[in-house]
Amino acid sequence: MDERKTFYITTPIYYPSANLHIGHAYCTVATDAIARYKRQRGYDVFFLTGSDEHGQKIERKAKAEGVTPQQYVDKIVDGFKSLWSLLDISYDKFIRTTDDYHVKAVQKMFKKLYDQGDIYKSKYTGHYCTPCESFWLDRQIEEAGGVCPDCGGPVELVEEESYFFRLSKYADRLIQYIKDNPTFIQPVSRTNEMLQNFLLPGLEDLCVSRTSFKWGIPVDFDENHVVYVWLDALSNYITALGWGSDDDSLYKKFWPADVHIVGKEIVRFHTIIWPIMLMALGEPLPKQVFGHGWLVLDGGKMSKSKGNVVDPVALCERYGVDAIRYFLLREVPFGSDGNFTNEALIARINTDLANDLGNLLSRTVAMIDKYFDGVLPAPGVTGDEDAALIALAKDLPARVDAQMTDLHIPDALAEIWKLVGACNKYIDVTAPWALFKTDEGKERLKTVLYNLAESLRIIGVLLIPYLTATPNKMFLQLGVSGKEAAFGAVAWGGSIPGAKVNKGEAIFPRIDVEKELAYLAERTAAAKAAAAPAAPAEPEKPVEPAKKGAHGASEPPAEIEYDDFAKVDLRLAKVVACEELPKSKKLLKLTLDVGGEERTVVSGIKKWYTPDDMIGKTVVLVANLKPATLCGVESRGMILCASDEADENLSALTTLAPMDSGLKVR
RNA sequence: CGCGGGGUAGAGCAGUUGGUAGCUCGUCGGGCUCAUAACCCGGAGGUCGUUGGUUCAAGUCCAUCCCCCGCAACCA
Repeated sequence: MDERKTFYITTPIYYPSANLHIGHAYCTVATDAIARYKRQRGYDVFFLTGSDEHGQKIERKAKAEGVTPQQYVDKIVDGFKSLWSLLDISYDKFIRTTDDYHVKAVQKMFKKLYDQGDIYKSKYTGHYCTPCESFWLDRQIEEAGGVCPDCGGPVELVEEESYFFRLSKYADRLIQYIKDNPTFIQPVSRTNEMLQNFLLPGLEDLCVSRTSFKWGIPVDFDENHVVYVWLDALSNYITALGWGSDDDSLYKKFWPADVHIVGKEIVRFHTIIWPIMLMALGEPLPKQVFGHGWLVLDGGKMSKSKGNVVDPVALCERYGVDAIRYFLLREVPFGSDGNFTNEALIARINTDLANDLGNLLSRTVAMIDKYFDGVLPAPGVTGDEDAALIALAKDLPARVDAQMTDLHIPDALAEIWKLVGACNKYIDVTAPWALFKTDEGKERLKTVLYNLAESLRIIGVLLIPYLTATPNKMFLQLGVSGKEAAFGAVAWGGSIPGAKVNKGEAIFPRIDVEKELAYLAERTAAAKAAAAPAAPAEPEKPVEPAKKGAHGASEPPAEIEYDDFAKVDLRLAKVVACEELPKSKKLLKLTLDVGGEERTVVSGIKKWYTPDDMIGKTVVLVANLKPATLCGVESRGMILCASDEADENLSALTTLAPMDSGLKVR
């Protein structure tokens, strides 16, 4: 029986509606580094990742491509696995929510919760939006002013049968748990957010089944229903260990999880719904949920619609896996967002990896080669400069550990790089090239080079969890064998004099910044050009309403007949009154005079105009637009505005000469 | 007054319990020549978003206001 301490760590299970981007890679690489770190320090680690494969979106996408949902997800999940393979992700298990054992366990869980009364069937009168194929809660419709919150269209009352999970029943216990375990939610700043936003205002019971689509785990005692996302997805963390199956030995061994690594956007589900599910099941709660930040691009969120998604495969191909792993692990601060820019990436590679580490290895090996025919000398005469360097190297494992205990990965790397920097400085102050010139200097030189090689060996050992290929490349050049490369030999003095060094290629070649940026700019432009005609190749049903296309003209719309245009009743209107809507961040309420008729129009222009800007102006009104209620105010029509793509500049349209209100625009 | 995060050198960020404002990159100057034009040292550059308050002492505590960013939403 293995007596080692266990460590169970997970990533989220990713949704295979599209290929993964650099943000997913970030999360998974970080989790991998922690898993590898714990393994190196002797823990019995179980590292889980996977895919969340059910749901309406998948069902639709598959239909659009003319394949079964299973075929659709199989293909994308293959892509997940090959990306993790490329990035050297050392997961112990990959769970798919379509896996047989998971399906069975979820059904069992659902039944158990139902039997004990924590899941109940209820009928409620729901609002259904046909174009969006979505149900909405009363509250959501109310907030939206009686229309579909998504598309703004009309909704119809439909009686929908659904199962609900009694979140409310456990809320007080969860609040107490969070208060009793201040490190449960990481970073701690999110604790307050969860309490303030969700727990303290009160939880609503959660809808956990659907009848509106089929691609899901069937509720086995009620065939019309499939299990809706939360129970299905979150439970993966225990079903992967065999919970609810015949063999739950892994579950017994590894649960509760030491940490769930998740993105900040899903902290809520992992710190509220998941713990309550476990409470209801009578199982222990995970020890910690860590919400990491995002990689943001030029300050904006990465998104497909912006066309700024960064592809991790392309990056690895160009810069190497370790360079990308290093960047991801080093650049994003603990728990907060980090910027992804080409400049930052190249800067990290050049300064940290090429200049500092790579060059240090290169010059060290070159000197051993040149001054001692490639044979690592035994230490000779010691000097004043040695103590500080050796002390730093001896302390390093503990300092790294202190950071990793708190999951401060960038800081752990920074600690390691302190030794890298100290070595470079050590070379400067000891000046080996000068020592080589005298016989007594040569005795001192032996120590200097030994200390450098030994520091590099320790650096290599400590880097093993983070960079997967680099440490071995370093060991090869340093002539370090397997035994000395193990964590057990991390203590000072492990390098064996007499080892033969192997002068080799630069482990991280320096990148020509200007050339590279020029290349990247060119490639981006090419990709954009290629993306436009290629877009229809992916026949994707526009699930998202037209709002994305509201500004700018990425694609010229199709030609229309004059009759089509004539359907739009455009009128000049004079703004007679204008006020802010107190509840709104974006909206202004305009009172318009349209040829004597008074109209109220709500317009999202608060960002650009104050009420005073608008009063007295003549604007162009779409007079026969179907009325809609915004923020509780009925808006009858919309005013025309021009804006740039980024919505930085916006102008309402008006006439060149003063004209009477009510006139037709044509 | 919806919730939360943030405003510190040109850029990106640290600043623990209040006690001389730091780090990385960039920039300028110097050193070195083992090394991947890499490495080492030094300089310049900040009234720490605003305005008040508490204190012997405030980037740090309190209050007010102004911006930015997420979430949520309402961009007709």
